Amino acid sequence: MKKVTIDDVAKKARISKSTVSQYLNKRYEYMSVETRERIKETIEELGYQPNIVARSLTQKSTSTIGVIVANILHAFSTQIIRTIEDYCNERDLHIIVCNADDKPEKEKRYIDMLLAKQVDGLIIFPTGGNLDLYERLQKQNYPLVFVDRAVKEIDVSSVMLDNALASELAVNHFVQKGYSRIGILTSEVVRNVSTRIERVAGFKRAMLMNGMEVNEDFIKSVNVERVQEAFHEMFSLEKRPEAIIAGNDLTLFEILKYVNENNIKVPDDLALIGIDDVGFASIYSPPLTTIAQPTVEMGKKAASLLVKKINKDTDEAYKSEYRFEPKLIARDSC
Amino acid sequence: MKKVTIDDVAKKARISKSTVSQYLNKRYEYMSVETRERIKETIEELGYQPNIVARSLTQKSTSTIGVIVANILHAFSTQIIRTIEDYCNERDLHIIVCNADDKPEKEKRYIDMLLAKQVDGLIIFPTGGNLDLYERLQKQNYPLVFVDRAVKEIDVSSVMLDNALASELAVNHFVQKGYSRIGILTSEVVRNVSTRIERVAGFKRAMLMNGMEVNEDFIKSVNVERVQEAFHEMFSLEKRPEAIIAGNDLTLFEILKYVNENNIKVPDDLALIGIDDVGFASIYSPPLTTIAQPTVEMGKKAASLLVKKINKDTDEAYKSEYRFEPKLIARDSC
DNA sequence: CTGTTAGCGCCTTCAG
DNA sequence: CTGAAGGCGCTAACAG
Repeated sequence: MKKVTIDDVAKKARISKSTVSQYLNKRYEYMSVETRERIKETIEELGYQPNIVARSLTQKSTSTIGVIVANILHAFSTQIIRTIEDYCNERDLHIIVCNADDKPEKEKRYIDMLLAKQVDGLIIFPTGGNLDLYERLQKQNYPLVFVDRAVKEIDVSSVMLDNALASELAVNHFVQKGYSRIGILTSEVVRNVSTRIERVAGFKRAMLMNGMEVNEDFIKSVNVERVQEAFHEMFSLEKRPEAIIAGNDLTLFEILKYVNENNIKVPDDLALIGIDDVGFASIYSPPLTTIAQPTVEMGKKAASLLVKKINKDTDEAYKSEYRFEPKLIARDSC
Repeated sequence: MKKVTIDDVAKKARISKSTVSQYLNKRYEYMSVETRERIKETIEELGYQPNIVARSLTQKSTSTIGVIVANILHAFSTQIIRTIEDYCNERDLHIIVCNADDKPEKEKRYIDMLLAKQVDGLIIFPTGGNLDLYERLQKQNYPLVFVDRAVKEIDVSSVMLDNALASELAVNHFVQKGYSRIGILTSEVVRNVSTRIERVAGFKRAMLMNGMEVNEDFIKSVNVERVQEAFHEMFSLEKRPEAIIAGNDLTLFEILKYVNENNIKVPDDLALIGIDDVGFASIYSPPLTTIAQPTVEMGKKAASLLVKKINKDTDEAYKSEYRFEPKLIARDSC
């Protein structure tokens, strides 16, 4: 089985390649109705499929965009990816998804690879570890959009949650329920990245606004592997927290593991709110109160922004930050 | 910012393109140490990055493979994808993942798209709805591997679970625990696909082998959206099942929703075993007994098989079925 | 060891 | 309306 090319079609239909090419690109004005029909038939007969690689080479556009997530294990990442995909699907754009695994080196490799593959643009959940690279892309005016986190000092359009508000919602909800010894546990991430910082800052501010005392022992940021350990320390204090905000789904998961193994009752011994709405929140016992990010809107915004940049749509006044509002879903864990 | 090409490098280093090309492909024997150094330097100076698209065109190989999963929502799919990715990463192969959403039309679109993109091979979790297409690929000797399910009448190497054994493990475990009214609930899938059929058949056989009676009312295959409904029917019978096998994670999830909303106690009112090991199984209360698929081995097998086919490795005697053994992880839901 | 010459498959002027 | 010619960026012989 040999690949059939545009040449084969042209020969069989006894016309020139260019006419077939016109046909492929739907520029029907440039041919008679008969030849159009003839081309159509022979294409079907031969089972011809245009070679996108060749087309990309001449057109200098691959109709595909790259998406690099910092960590695919977050439910948030997969939710965003799905909406990006839907958006692109409708526009005949393809996407290539890569997972940096929170490792800047891996992120760098993927960026290089995707650029070499000539993707038309990049949506990145930045690890924050490749400042120089981000900057170079930005300077070259390469179509680029950040999601989830912004990177200080680099002015790339970023689609983000209003992280401070997320913490605030949680704190307010706790306070309303009568809790006062409140803590927050988040993932440690690479430097220069905003999410964790904003959530912690928002937490502190909200505490103060509610006239509560901020206990630094109740604030920890550690790697996922060390969450249980950190929680253990916090929960072993004489005056231990009554309520905890889990900064993301993986952290929440680790806390739940600990809670289960140690027979801690939720919410009686410990009230819990998780940022990110996870699938099992509603079937857990007790059902978990969470703070959901509007992933559909955020994904759509990221994709549409990128597409506009690719098309050099100058109508849009690109902001550097697009903030979205979190929503508290009250269930029974607090 | 103009793209710098191999030509620019050649000119600046005052040598010919081909030498640079040799360098890029690490065929260092074909040049002096000095030119090698010179090339290296000018590449760095210019920030040159080879254009993979152009390379692919000449080499007729893109070093990328396509992966089409029937439904990305299954934990099984994502687990397999991750291991495939790891395998490919080590070999400088790229992957493009697509989600057919259980829709044959979508699957067809993706197959066409990936072929047009000239991917070197395809790993498919077949929906079962594109017999003609599968067959054409197979006839053309196009590198192709199926995962999770086989398609009757089409002889493509398939990497699968020993589905009958999975059901058998579950039934035996139930029987051992003293349950006798056992049911199974699975997803309905498109025709021609093996998984569900094998699981149900294995279920029946295991029941008989254990001297139990097979009650057809306790066997249902429905769409995810109708799982709760189907479960409701089953559970409303006068003689209702005491124990249920959830044929996959999504089905399990739906059952759990129903169970929660209706205050059914697990395992007292209903014993439960789920096929597929889901993340929350261990933290659910009670912790869920599951049957895990060896996703790491399966993913690796699928990827390595495909790579061998791509490389026309004739040493391998390709089987049409590669079966893997499920493992029961006993927890407390039965 | 290095340069020359042809393409890969397609698209895009530009004549006819 | 259709065809011929050139080129996208790279690799692969084949000379030298």
